[in-house]
Amino acid sequence: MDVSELLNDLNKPQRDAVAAPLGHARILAGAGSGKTRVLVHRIAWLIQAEGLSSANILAVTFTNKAAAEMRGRIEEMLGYPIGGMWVGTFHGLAHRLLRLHWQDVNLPQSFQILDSDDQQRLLKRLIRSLNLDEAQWPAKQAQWFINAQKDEGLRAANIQVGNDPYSKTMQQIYQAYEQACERAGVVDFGELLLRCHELWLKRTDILAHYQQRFSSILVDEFQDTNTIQYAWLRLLAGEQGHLFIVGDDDQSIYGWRGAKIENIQKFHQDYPQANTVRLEQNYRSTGNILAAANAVIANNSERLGKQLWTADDDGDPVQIYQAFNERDEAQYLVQMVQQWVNQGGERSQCAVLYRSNAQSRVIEEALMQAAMPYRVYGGLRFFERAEIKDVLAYLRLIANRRDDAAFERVVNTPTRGIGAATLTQLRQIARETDQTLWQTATDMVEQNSLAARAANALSGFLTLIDSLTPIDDSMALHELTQLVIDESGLKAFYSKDKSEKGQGRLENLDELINATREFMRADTEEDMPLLDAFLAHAALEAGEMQAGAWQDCVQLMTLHSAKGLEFPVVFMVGMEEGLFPGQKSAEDPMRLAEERRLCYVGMTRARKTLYLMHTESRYLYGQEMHPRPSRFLAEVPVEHCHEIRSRQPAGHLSGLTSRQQTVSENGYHPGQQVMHQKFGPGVILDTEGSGTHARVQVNFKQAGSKWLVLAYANLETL
DNA sequence: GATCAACGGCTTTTT
DNA sequence: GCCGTTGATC
Repeated sequence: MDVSELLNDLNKPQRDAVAAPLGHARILAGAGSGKTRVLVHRIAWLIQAEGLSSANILAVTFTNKAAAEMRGRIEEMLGYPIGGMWVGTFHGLAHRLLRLHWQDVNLPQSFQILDSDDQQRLLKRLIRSLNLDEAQWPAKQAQWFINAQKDEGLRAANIQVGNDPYSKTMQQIYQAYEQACERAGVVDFGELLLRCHELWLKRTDILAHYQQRFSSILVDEFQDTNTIQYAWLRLLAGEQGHLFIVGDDDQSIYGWRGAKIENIQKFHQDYPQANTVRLEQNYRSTGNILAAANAVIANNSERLGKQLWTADDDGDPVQIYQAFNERDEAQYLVQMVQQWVNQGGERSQCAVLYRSNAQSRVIEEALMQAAMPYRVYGGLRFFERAEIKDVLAYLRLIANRRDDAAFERVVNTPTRGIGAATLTQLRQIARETDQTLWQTATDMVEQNSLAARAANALSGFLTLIDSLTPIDDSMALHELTQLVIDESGLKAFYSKDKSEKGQGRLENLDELINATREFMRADTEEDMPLLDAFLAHAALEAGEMQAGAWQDCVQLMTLHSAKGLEFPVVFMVGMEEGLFPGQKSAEDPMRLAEERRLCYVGMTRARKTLYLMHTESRYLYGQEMHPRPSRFLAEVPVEHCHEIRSRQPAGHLSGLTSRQQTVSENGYHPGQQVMHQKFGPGVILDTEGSGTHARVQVNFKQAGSKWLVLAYANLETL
């Protein structure tokens, strides 16, 4: 094969990166500069030009989605499956290593993974059992503390507390948490990496084995690595391995969860011989959008420095829209999407990006009002739903009786007469004897140390779990799941709830059975019990599992979740001081810089048209604010933008007018003649509610009777 | 054990 | 202003 083909359709810097000599390399890849392409080509290059075996390569990403995409594109390029290559997330790869070496890291073979919610529940119980005031020591804060320590590679014993009562207590909680996890044989996300790192430090023979095997390590989104992840990489690379890291310091937006933007500079110090290649040609956005984004990010100091450019046309100027209030903002956005659609565009090519999830509501209302399909990204994922986690907890307990978190979750779910008093006693004895809840419960039942009723209930639960546990692997996973759902009483429990919510839960349970039926163990997990593999999958890939047909929908998401995506039309809403950047971020230069990078990420998502929107008035947390336009707007050079102010059609959109309407009981009464722009003349039949939710029922001559939300209807009185 | 009122919190998210 | 959690009550 002629390897030069691999370089044919690449630009000069891309070629330099792909064909870099074997050794360390640092690729600074601007937004839309073909980053994934370079990674994929580099891997092909390593195999075809450098003669590496795919088994010598390890590629790390942050999300499962990115890992799956990379694997797919490599296989497509090479034309054959790359079984021996390790491609995965940091957590996925660490998990794989721990499964292989469970004995060396002191874990039960069936160890389970605690997700964020499990972790928080466990901490809550521990804080209670330590007799600490829950109001003063919220589980959430302890969780944050512990995860931050683990991200730094620190165990409870390694923390310098000094005389500070805060860290002292936190350390105490951390310590109790470590013990609880140990006893239950569970690990949290941070633990996967930490434990793996410790394994390598302790067992140099094991480390040497992997160092020898993975001579080439490629890392995506390197600017998002935290301390332990970088340490993990350096350890694995050792003296001989080659690190090929790709990142963009301007797109580092996860500092608040431990990502160390400075790792990208540190890399340069740690590996001074590494080549640095800058990918600055952008293949995504028009000239105006790029110039605007460049100008904004230029206000950050301490950048490694990149100047994106495009061979593309200038395109339209960036549209800056000043609205009266958030409803006007939403309405204008809807109009612009409509315009795009009328010109032959698709709704799914339009994305609405906001700083915080709470902002989606007003937009959703406006979209609904216009009967425009949309999809909101983010929110609860499938495997994180309560009813799903209930079933998973049963399965976890079946797989591993030591799993206290799972025990706690389902021992009385659905209620089976095991009361708070029994549980308190159970927990206390378990703590005193340093045993698992399961073991303690078994002992208590055997020793008859409980009142008859409680003993019956508890023993019923223990028998239930035992009876659900398959004796051999003749039972399919979905049959087991079905059995658990039926026999546990969860099905009956949720069936009682006739509300829409309850019905949805039942459907989710069916969906879970489907998921188990379709679940395929990865080749690498062949020697792992199917149930364990499935549970790990559920924890590590909580999954979007977005049901629903793939309609042509407007895409709504936070700026954070837009990273890595691109859309022809992008609306960035709520560009106001106090919101974006947020109040707290504005006061701290480091955080402000991160907000600015977030702005840069948002702007560079747009291919053709970018709308930056802000309002003069906005309801936030039940209060009306009059925010200043975001400083980021002022950083967009005038020559690249076009400002639009909301015209004031019939005065119905301004905050002032809608308040007047509210005060005067909306000003409508049955029998009144009104005129609607689309539906024509009609007569008011009824009115309902007040304020922004006020609605009127109108009988239109042509369109018949309709309920309309006053705030949107734009009715004229006749 | 279920139901309801009072209370507090409130960027951003993956694994 | 909304939502989830908690505590009191029947």
